[in-house]
Amino acid sequence: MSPAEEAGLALDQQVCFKLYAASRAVIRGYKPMLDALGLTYPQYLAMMVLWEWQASDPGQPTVKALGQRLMLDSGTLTPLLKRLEQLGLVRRQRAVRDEREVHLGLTEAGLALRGQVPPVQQRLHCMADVDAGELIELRERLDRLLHLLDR
Amino acid sequence: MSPAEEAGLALDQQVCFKLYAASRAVIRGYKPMLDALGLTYPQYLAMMVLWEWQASDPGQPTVKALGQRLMLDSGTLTPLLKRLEQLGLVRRQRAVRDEREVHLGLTEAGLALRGQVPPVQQRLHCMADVDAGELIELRERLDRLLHLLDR
DNA sequence: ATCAATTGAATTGCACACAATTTATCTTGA
DNA sequence: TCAAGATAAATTGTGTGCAATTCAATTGAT
Repeated sequence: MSPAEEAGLALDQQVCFKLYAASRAVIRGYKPMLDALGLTYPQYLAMMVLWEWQASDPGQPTVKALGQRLMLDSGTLTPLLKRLEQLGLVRRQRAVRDEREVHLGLTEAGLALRGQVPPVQQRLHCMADVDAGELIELRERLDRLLHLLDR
Repeated sequence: MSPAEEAGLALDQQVCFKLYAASRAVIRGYKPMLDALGLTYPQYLAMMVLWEWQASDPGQPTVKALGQRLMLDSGTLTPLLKRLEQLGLVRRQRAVRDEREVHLGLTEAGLALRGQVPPVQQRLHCMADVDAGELIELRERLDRLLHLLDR
């Protein structure tokens, strides 16, 4: 490595570490709200997708579809979804047409939980302090990075 | 929640999810290099701190100091450091002066491993494709977000 | 039609993260 | 000085992430 690189942490390392640290910090920030809902952050993300799906798409998503959305595989999702099922929020059922697939649906309680999610201002308190333009910029930069990394 | 927010995922949710997804994507990107080194990403971060410490600071960092640097607690670090010790890369020793502290040092192999880390271009291949200015911008935005979240 | 290849979930095993508790040690103040 | 509080690691328990494997169901090429 060049001496210039090795003087300290190189730029890529700094960005990667800060990404990792910021991701965990955000999840910590959501914790109080999520505790009130009785969900973990990944479980909350799964519920978000199911709430959205309910509203827009016809039919129910499969584990695979959810996995593509969240970029998580069945090794992570299967136990997570079983916990949501245990909580009485989600229904998992094998498709009749193709018995390899498992379709995901919301129970009454799962649907009702959506109403318990507080408005943005109370979700990640400090996010409200961040300028909206700044957030949009950050989102776009993350998008470009994600796009590059997915190859 | 307002209808405008609920039309889709609100901005904060998008940013938080993308942060979470990008962090995991970056770690995936590092995987081939880390497999060659025989390290996981968090283990690599710990080694980076120890390599840097060696070069700049006098004395050895404690588990606490490492934890503050990486924003990780002993519940995560103790088993991770024991694995690095098993690999023969790190030495853990109770301080004589204060027996509550555990000081961390590098073994010969631990020091030598630094030479095995490939240059930036081969670390996260696609990072080289990203404009340096873009990376600096991203780092600064993550810094500001981290600063806001740490309160 | 059939069998090899593919696919979707589930399972297994390992390594984080982190809250909560425990243990040992140190510090401090009456 | 010595008991109360603070501190540093370790431990315990739960829930991810993800690679690798397994298993059942489906598809496709001959």
